[in-house]
Amino acid sequence: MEDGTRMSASHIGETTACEVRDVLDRVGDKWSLLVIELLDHETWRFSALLREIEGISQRMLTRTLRQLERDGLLTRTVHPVVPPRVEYALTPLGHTLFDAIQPLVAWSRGNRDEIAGARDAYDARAEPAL
Amino acid sequence: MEDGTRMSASHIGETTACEVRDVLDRVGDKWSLLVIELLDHETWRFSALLREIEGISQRMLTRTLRQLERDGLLTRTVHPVVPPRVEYALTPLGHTLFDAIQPLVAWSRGNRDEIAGARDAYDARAEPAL
DNA sequence: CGGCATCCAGTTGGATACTG
DNA sequence: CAGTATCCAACTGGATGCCG
Repeated sequence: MEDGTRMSASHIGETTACEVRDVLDRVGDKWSLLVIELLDHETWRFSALLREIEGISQRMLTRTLRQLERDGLLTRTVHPVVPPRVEYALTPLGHTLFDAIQPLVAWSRGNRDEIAGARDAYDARAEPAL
Repeated sequence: MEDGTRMSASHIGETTACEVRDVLDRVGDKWSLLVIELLDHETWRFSALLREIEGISQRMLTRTLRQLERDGLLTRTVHPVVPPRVEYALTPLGHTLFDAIQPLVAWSRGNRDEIAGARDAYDARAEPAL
């Protein structure tokens, strides 16, 4: 996407949202932010993450970690011992991403009730017959 | 984060990420942020949005607008004229959401190259035979 | 003009079984 | 322990056609 020959439109839309697309595709998925949050405090082993993040499957934890590693957001360190020991830690880049998300987290927390209320009101209007 | 409920590693994960889940599910999809960005400046008609957002289908524009409306992020105003005229505008809540996303947008813009580099390096390591 | 209904392809993610 | 491989269900989103 760095060749960016898209540039068409005389207008906005391309400016902001397209640039966040990559980040949103990563952070917007089901587990990434959860992993990033845990790793922001300390390093974690695979099995510890698996136990801590309730509901995640081995497969999804692996995939999530791989993608975050690929984007340079965390490091994967394999200790050649028996049994194997693999530790995951956020990179500096990963930490700054976590910081950059905090406003959105705060917004979510602060407006959760208002959103829930809006949804209820909308649904009440939409399906009065049900 | 001024809330500061900094608990130890027992059951974090529920604290932060779960609260953003709703917002991420909305904003993290393919078109919502694009719509929010356009509406942040002015009101738009349906057909204008359809023309402006290149690649979006009628179906997805409708669905995106409906969900944002349901969450109280935008208003839908139908003008009873012929031909029909429907206008969409951000609510104050919608504007604050757009503001809350800006740090993430800035982060994306500022670190795009680093991420792209990390990906290239990772891929080069992973598939040297291809 | 501003939708909605239907159909369909691609992707996401869960369950399970197996491995170095 | 830390994965990989396979299969499969659910959801997302695009294309098309119809309608008030």
